[in-house]
Amino acid sequence: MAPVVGWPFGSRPAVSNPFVRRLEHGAALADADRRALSHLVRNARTVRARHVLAVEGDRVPRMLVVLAGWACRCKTLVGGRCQITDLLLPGDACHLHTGTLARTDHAVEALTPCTVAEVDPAELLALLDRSPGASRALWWSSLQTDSMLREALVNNGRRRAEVRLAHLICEVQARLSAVGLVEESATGDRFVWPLTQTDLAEVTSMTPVHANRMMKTLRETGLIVDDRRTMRVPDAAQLAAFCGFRSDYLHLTSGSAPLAA
Amino acid sequence: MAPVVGWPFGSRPAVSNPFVRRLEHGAALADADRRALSHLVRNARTVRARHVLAVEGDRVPRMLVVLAGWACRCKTLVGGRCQITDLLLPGDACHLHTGTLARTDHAVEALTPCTVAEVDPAELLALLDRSPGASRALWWSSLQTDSMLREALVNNGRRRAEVRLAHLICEVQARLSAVGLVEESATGDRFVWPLTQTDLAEVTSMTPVHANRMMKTLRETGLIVDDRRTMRVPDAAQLAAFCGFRSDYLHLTSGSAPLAA
DNA sequence: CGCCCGATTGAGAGGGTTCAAAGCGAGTGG
DNA sequence: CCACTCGCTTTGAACCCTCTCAATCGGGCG
Repeated sequence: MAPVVGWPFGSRPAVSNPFVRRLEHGAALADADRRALSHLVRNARTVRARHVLAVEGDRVPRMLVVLAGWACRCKTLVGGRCQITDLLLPGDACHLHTGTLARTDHAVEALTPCTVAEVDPAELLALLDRSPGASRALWWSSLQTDSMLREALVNNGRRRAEVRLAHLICEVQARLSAVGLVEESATGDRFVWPLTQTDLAEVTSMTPVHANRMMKTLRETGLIVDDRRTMRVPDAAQLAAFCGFRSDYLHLTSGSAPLAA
Repeated sequence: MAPVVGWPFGSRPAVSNPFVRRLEHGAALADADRRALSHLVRNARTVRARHVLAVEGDRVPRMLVVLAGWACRCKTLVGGRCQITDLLLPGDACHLHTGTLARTDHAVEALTPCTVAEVDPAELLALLDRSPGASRALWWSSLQTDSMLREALVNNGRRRAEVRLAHLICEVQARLSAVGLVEESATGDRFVWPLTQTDLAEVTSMTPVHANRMMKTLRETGLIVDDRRTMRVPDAAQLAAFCGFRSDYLHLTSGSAPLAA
């Protein structure tokens, strides 16, 4: 089995828990909150790429947290066509709402080998009860998801294919950066890019063929430098300008993720 | 000023509060919950069509509940293009999360004359604290919004313009029906349809011109019968079949009985 | 009656899709 | 160590859905 996609550039940085690190953006956490949130996801397992973590129409599964690797939520139409509604990057959670809805309206699938944790509902509720900080942080997480969905709607609906791809790349970079998974160097910012061009097409509402061509043109403009595994953005500001990306909608605290103090 | 858009067919039905009525679909409410929720939105005001209720980038306003009329959330791009991310129909709420985020990432605008209530944040928090039923209901509301956004992403991204419009009509009918605003008769189901074709285009990610043409073809197939004010769906099942609409994602209880967990 | 906004229609251009085939890299088995 | 296979990438060519630009129509309102 291929190794879990994480940090391919030299030694792994000391990100003990991307879940907690991400939530730092959402609310001021006390040490006790951090410990509790970290404890929440202690039982992680590893799944293969393309593993289906939740099936559309199933009973709502437990809250799921991706600790390493990329996953996605997607909906499938009768024609077999598929739309990825959101990417789940390290630190992201889904189904925060165990118990409220009867059934999921979307599937959850691993795009790469993933380390995921499932959270016991009772334990989650207890934490929400006990810790206002953790509670606010999880609320924030849910609102961020909402906000990203809205931006995706604008992006896929109102921008040209080329620009759409650029915007997606900007978003992924900002989100990975928030959990310390972007390497900054003199030649630009570098991060993992495990998406298949079919995946890419399913995220951005286009055809795999067209995704391919548009990535090619992006590559030719020099705005991105990618191989099958990694993405390098020589000039993030320029790429952002090209696609009108403004990170506000991610509601991340400005700058990089605050480190545990 | 034109009258508030509500129920144009004869006498107004006894829907005291569409907000409460909608939330009945989300959680089993005790009488006390109903009274409390109803009390929450007691201070309603009326705004004109096109009134901007919240500006993108503003401080997050109070929780807003639409009691009558149609509103929307929308995002505007630099080019002036605009995308409506969700419609707010009678009973719908937005900004449930006062206080969690610093700024909104989208605007809220009245599409018709509207009756809206703003909720005092302190009062909202107190209610959430006090009433598990109301709390669950508002959670549900937020999850329903999420689910509708995902479906919109699929709809706008993966279906053809004609079908997209049909799907939107099905969704609106289901949502209006949930708050008792659809009139069923021998000639089909009838409900208000105040959307401009520009609005329609901004919801479905297409051009006003194209929205016009595609509505025309829908009309010609006989699947819908509309004038400038109202929409009639002669055969809801047929329209649903045409566009692959399944109401599951709205998470409405089939009848009026709330789902028991 | 004239104005204005929205609906409607026409014609032409182009972005994106579809269908199809070839290239390429990695893992597998002989 | 190499042929084989499989999945993903890349490229070509034709088609068509949707957009753009414009003009006309129509109804409500002052």
